[in-house]
Amino acid sequence: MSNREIRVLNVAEKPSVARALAGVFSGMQGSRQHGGPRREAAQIFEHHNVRFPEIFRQGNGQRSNAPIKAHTMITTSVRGHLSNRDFPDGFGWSACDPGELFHAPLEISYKGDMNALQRMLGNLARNCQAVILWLDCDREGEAIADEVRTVCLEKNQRLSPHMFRPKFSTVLPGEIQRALQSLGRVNENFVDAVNARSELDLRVGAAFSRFQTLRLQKKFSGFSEQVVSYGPCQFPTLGFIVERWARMETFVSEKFWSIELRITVPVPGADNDQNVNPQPGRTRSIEFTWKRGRLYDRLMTLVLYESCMDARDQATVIDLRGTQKKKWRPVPLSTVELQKRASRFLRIGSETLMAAAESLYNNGYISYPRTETEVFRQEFQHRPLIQDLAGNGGEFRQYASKLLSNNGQHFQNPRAGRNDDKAHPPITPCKAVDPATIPDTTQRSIYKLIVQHYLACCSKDAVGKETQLIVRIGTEDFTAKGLMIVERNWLEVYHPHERWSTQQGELPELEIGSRIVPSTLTMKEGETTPPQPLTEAELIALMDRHGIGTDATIAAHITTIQERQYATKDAGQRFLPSPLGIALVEGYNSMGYQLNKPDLRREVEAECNQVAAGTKQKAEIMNRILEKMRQIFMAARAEATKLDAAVGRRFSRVGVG
DNA sequence: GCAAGGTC
Repeated sequence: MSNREIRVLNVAEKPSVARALAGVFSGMQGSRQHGGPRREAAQIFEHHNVRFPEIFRQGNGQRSNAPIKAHTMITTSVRGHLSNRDFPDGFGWSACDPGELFHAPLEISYKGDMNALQRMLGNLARNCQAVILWLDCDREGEAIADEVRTVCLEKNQRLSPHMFRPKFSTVLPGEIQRALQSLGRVNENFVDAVNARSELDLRVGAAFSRFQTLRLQKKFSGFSEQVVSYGPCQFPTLGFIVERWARMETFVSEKFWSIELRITVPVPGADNDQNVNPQPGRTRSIEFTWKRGRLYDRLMTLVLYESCMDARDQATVIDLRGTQKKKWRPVPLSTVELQKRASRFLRIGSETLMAAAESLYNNGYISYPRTETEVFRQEFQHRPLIQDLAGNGGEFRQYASKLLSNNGQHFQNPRAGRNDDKAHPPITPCKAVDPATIPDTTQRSIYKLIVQHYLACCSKDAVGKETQLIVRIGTEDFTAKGLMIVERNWLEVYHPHERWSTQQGELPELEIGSRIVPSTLTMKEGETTPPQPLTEAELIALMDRHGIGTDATIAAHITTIQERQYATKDAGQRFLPSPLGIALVEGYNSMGYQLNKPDLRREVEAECNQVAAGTKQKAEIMNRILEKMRQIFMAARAEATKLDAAVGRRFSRVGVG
């Protein structure tokens, strides 16, 4: 064997990474590509004479001192998870009691396309002596690595000691070569953690889904075609919507009173932040906020108001302050943030967004759209990308050029956000095109948003001058704030989505101690307004904050609860629960189980984290959580009439009409 | 006919 090259199978998580890896292997000194890529269930690349420390002497994750050796690299990819867990025959809907699903056996299957991939990998594995598992370096990637390993070992057991796991977070030559010199092993704890979550979700989800569905079918009409699913993510997602709705329902409007003060001042030479344009003789009105805000006591407000009226001739400026304010540029774009912004700015729902982003990604317009990362790695080359935008970016050419002009004095390295999945970079444009040439309007507006966001990240903070004026009338203080934008910077490119409100412009330079004459001093009555239904952006933020779903699945959960007819979205991207959604949440709540709360999910995640960290065993947490959920399940079934009651308030029972 | 997690 020592004279022949070692054949190594390289498997990535997705085709784009396999392609990029092959590109790196191509570029390594002395390497020769064997023909073009061939196409089986996935693209397969082959390179000979790829030199790095001998693979058989690696595997401890330390930098290797093994001698350099030539390897033949066979490079391909899966497409996400390969296999799926399910209950075997004999545990179908009508074949068993749903309660059995907490302990029923499970089997692994390779469905559809995955079957072809499984066979392809097995065949490749037969002719290789080592496997490098280039799956994303996140927890789910570790589990997929385990699936790939299993499939390869089925066809070639001798590979067992030669399964390697590199550490990498971008497919850049330096990083890949470094990874090839310090190959590690699959982290079994991560695999256990993912499998624990997966198994729990399946058992609990299937048991409750079957219970609910069968119960409603039996007791109510109109459910024969419908699956009434339960899931540890979809239910809390629904819960957030129901919770907001309940606050709207129980809302009682209250009256409040406040004192409004306005003064009239001459318009200064410069009008707001726009242009210098003297307008002699014109005046404008400045609005003050009462320091007490609003009071819910009319008489009390009246007393204070009358004291103001008595002292209105002595209204005095007691403070005038100017402070420099900045409006921070955004942090690099993650999926969740893109979803929120697309909903807020473009009225594009998360599911539509992800489909369009996927297309943009596949056509090379943007980087990988499923990422938690909000920080650029140091190696990221901003200049070439901005140059590309300056040359070819259509309406963004001018701004991109500005960032590069004057020795780059307008450019600033992006801030770092809080999150980093260590597997993918933030979302950026990959190539610059004139957005007008993208035919699909949804894709076009998303591409524009991504370009705007990217350029904003590379810009300086906006700078403004805030002035605060405090006027005292008798015992009462009133505050006015004004803002003048001094430098727009990133706001220039993020127009019209991001702005900095300068309603009052800059305030006049009134002297402290001077008297002013109120133009308006009135007592106003107002009424508190009910909360609005939850917007999609708010829902995404809640899910993200409570750990419901992931960047890649949040949109799917939101779609699921609509498909299951638990909630609907209106034209304003706001969600209302359906009668069924409300009834389900109410039903479980009336039993004392807050299944709509994110707490259960949080607990499962926390336990899985412990497994991943190696501080708990998979079996230990599985037993505990399954037993707990089984208890809730048994109790819910025993009290199913409470669920019936909640549903019965909104649907008609079988035989009743 | 059930989940959630990858990816297309």
